Amino acid sequence: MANKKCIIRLLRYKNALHRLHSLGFVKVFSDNLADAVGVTASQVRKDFSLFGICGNKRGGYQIEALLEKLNHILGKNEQQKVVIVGGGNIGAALMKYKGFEKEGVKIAACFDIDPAKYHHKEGDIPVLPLEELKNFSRANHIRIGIIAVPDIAAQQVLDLMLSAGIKGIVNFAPIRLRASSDCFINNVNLVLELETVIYFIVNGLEKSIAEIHEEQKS
Amino acid sequence: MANKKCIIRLLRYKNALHRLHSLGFVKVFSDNLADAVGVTASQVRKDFSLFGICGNKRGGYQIEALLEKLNHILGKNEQQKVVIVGGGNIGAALMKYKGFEKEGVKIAACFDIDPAKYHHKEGDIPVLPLEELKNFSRANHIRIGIIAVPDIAAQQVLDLMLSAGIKGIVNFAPIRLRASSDCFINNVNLVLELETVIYFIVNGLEKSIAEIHEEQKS
DNA sequence: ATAGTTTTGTGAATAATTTCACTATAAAAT
DNA sequence: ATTTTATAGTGAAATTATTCACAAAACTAT
Repeated sequence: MANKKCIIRLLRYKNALHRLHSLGFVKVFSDNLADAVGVTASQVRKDFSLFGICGNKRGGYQIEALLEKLNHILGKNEQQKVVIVGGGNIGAALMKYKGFEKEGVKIAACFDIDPAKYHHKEGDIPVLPLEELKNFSRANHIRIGIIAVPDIAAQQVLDLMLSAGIKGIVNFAPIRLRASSDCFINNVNLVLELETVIYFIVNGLEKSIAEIHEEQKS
Repeated sequence: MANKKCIIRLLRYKNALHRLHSLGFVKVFSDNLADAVGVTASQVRKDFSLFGICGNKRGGYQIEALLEKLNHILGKNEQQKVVIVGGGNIGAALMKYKGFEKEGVKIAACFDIDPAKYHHKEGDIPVLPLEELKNFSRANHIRIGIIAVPDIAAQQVLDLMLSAGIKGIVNFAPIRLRASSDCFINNVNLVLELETVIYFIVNGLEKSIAEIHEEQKS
């Protein structure tokens, strides 16, 4: 029913609604939203109908009410705490990135095996020894983790995360991870994202598929 | 015919073949490859047949020949030069990331508006004033660019890139970009990738869709 | 040689996703 | 009040993507 693609669209609707709301709009029609996100109006309505979201015939959707519903569906009413494993390039960039906090995602800590990276200063995201991942995650009810280690270490880190009760993973290591227990792994491969573009440019197909939103994609 | 999802799979096959090759394997069967990438064997064969790649009945595929063909299709026989606009968190992390070079992608330069970031040292990726983007791209035949600026600036940067002859874009800004001319835009939204995982965890659906490879994000 | 086995290549079948097209309804206009 | 108009909601149709299943080919063993 609700597959990943559909959820990504809901998240995009949510983001577009945020912008519209902050611009002072009060209501929105399916085709405004469609245009903001780059899909068709019937796609928007289908998605909403799938989740029992309804608006007013001829009146569109009330933005505030719609945002409220989407936030509820998407689990955005409570702040989500996340850990990162790997304090290298990607991990460090994610820690500094402001985009997460804006969306109610709190990066609670980062873990690394390199003592040179350890760091614990008030107001900053702490970088802790990897051995502490399990206790920390248990103590703080962390359910979501980001893997930002080299591919060679990724599988081990995943196993450690799973044993720490983490069930949702964003994996930046360019390797297929094998999971025994039930979990949700979202692989993000930065090089692949670039290589995809290279393919379409080298093969001169930029007209055929003008714009693609990942994932749609993925 | 060849959509983004299919290309992403080809890229994954290529990566898996690299690994197999470096482990000393000479030939591979569709189901080995399928397993390495997390798809079905018939998907592998279908993908190959779409590109006229054929193996030997009963003998599988010769890894070297297959890699050669895939690299050709994927435009990996020539090194691709890429520019980044935005030397902030994400831009800086991408510059330091080793994964691109490994895959024959050369980050030729980064551009920013902040003079404090300018930097030109032998052996390092230079960070140049944004005004130079156009000349640089023209002079170096750059066709691919990465947008790593805040969302508010992204549309302007895109327009500048297009005017500089760049047609393939990886966009990290969390905003829908509008393109007049024909180009290929691949949107990568890091927050969205995390929020997707949050949805599945909060809604306890990790069993239903155990693992998804992004396109399958996107 | 011949028979048996394995694996590719692919048309057909199935499944998933998106779009169409039309009904019902609420708002606006008369 | 009545008519007009615009838009949501939604089954049906179309499209797209994946899997099935089997014939053809090639290797192995006898």
